[in-house]
Amino acid sequence: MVEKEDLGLSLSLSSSANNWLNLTSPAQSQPQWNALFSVPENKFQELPKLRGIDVNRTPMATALAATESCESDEEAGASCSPNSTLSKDGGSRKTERGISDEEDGGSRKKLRLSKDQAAVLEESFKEHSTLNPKQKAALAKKLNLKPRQVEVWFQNRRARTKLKQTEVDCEFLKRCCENLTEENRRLQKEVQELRALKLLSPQVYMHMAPPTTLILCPSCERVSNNSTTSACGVASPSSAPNMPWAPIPIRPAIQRS
DNA sequence: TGTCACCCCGCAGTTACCTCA
DNA sequence: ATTGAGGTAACTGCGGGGTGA
Repeated sequence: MVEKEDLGLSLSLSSSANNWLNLTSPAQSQPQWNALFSVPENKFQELPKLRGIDVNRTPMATALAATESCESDEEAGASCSPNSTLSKDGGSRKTERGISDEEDGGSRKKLRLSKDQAAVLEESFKEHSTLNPKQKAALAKKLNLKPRQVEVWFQNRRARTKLKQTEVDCEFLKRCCENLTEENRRLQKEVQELRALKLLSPQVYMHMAPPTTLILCPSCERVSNNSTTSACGVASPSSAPNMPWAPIPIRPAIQRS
């Protein structure tokens, strides 16, 4: 199996909604699609034999291979994977989706993809997070898999990417919260100091500094007097490069000493 | 033009199986 | 040999978009 580090989960705090999952749109990367098939076709068709494992056949299935007649039709996507899933439409879909236990001999096959298959799938995922039917069929043929398997792999891969992104976001928000807590603590302390100062010498307000310009952080909606970082102290994932935040003039700060 | 049935697809949630410590 | 946890292939059900009647 492909190690976690190899999953290509290059997750960043990229802010663009379009790049939320750091995915490339098919249209943008179409020219590179053919690069996916740079591996000689016969290599992957022979991989299962070379490795002694055919991911499309359990030992039992292999033993029954002689009587199995649908394997060769699977490239079309549907013949060996009759869709038995009843949809909201109330009818049976004529797609490759879903192999019922009933039609699959009563046992759910759990077939591990080979390292090479996973690597090729990863490569293609980097190019396209989703596949059109043609791409799916081509990839399935290349990897000697069923189109449904390719489809499922991409679905699960998208889910893993999303989960990873959620974890990153969660970590960011956690740090943001910690920084805000610290900032709040600091400000509370400052308020106390100022109150004490006010009690001691009310006339100090006569000597106020000019207005300070603060920046409103759109992500945490807090103000900051530092224009390079958000108020929460963490580079915002959604607006760091361009910060068209409205500067907010606030009360003059007290001039100390 | 609006509506309906149908098809296809992606997603969230879940299950089942496999591997490994 | 057993077992529990983690990873992941596969399944299920739902909602949304596209299309033709």
